[in-house]
Amino acid sequence: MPETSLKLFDSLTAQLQPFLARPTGEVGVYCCGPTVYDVAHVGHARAALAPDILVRHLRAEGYPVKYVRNITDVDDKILKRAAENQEDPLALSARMTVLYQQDVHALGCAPPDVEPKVSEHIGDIVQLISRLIERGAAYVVEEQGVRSVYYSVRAFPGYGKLSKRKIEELQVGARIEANETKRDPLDFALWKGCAETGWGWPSPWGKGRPGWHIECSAMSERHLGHGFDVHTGGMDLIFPHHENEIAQSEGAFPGEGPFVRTWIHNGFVNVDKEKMAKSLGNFVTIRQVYERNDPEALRYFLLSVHYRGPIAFETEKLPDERVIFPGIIEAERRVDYLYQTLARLRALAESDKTGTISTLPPSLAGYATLANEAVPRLRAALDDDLNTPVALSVIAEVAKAGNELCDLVQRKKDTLLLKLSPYVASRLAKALVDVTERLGLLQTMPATYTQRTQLQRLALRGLTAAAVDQKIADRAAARAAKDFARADAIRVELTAWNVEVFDTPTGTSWRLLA
RNA sequence: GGUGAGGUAGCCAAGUGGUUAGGCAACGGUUUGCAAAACCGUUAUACGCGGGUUCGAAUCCCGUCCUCACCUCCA
Repeated sequence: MPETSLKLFDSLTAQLQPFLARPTGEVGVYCCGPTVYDVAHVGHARAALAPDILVRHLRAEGYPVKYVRNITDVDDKILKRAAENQEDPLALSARMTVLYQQDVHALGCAPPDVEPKVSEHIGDIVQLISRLIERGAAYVVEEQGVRSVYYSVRAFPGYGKLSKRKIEELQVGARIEANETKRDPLDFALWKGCAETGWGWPSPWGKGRPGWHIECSAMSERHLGHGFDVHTGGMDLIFPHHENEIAQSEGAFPGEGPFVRTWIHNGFVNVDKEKMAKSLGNFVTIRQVYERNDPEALRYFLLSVHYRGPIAFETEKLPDERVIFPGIIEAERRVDYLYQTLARLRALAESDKTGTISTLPPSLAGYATLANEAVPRLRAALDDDLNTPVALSVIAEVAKAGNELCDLVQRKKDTLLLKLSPYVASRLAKALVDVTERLGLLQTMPATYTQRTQLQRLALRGLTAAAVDQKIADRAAARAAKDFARADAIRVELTAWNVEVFDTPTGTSWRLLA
């Protein structure tokens, strides 16, 4: 295993802990994936992104990683929604699973190595529940011929250690649903028995389906084993979901150490200072963002705040009733900027025929130093509990230096500078790529990105490239005739379309802004 | 009530004892027919409030106010 100075904030100990991989030759990361009863919103995007950054960083540092992100495709909410739709529950969840996969893949999140589904792990779940019953940690309750299984919370001494809750305090809020038969209000369902006509799978206790929580214990055990390295999820999962996972897994394997070595929880996406949530109705789906903005802009936006802090997602209604996302637009312009910078640097670097240069004049040495230090600085930022805002600041500095170099070359006709700058540009371009790659940014060719965003922006405004080109041609004619008043009037029209006009010695180009 | 997170310049956001983080906006400049983009400069000796520790505090300690979240499904 490689050396690392990575430190992660562990929710269990509530402290920054040095990352120490378990000695199995493979780092196990488990991300609590979505319950697929509806399309995913921006909060889900954030929850998928945090482990993606961790996994990318670990891999870049040389660790073999097994990344598991589950799909909860069996759940009461799925059952309810499917009934409303008059749809088969697994058909609904399969549909939503595909949408989720598309959404997070477009976000630039590496696909998990294993994406286990509850419906395909019923056997593991039944086995784990049986084990808990054998150990006296769970019990079967029968009512009207239907048998369910509950976890006996008081039998697990460590209950509450993750969420810092005491059993006595929990009891106040706990309650028993009308149809529940558990012995203690704190107990939770491992297996929900149902009638033969209901939605379920056979089990030693009769037909039924798993309760929420048990699937993650069973599937992580199956794919990563007990005591794996990192478990991630949103902060709202700390209680009761993750607390219950600990109770289940450690209750089933006593004496085998902690269920998980490090717990990582990401903060919420807020709308008007409130958590974005289905129940509040204030959510914006990932695909709603993609309708207006590039997926990479959403990624950049989410990375601009440390994963544990809250991030404010703004929406703004324009006079024409269109809804825009100002924060995402700002992020998209930054992504534009990075791609443009990369394209500029590569254009300059193309004429590099010098090979490696050991001695650079002072005017250029600083750029080489910055290029050399970029990756170490980025690694240090990510080592510090995945500090992506600092990582983005390193990227910003590299990009700024790259543009500065390109500007310098455009203006000065210094022979030495012209001769050596392509080499320096290639160094900066490489640094920019290396550094953005670690965050999963700039993963396409600049030209591809530009084409994709320009097409989207044209479509959003109901414009065509031909219409813009016509205006540009009219303006070029006016300029050639030195009719600057007319040329400027046309430019005002173009600006109203959000088109940015760029006159160069070789002609006029344009782009549509985000 | 319990538990946790957070309050940093016009806005966003890093920073946990001592050198300008970074970004956005605005304004000034380089450039340009004029612009835009890019770059430079200014806005910025900012850290919720009140005490304390220290040569020195956004950072540590005590108190206090405010916001949000979890305690019921939630990423």
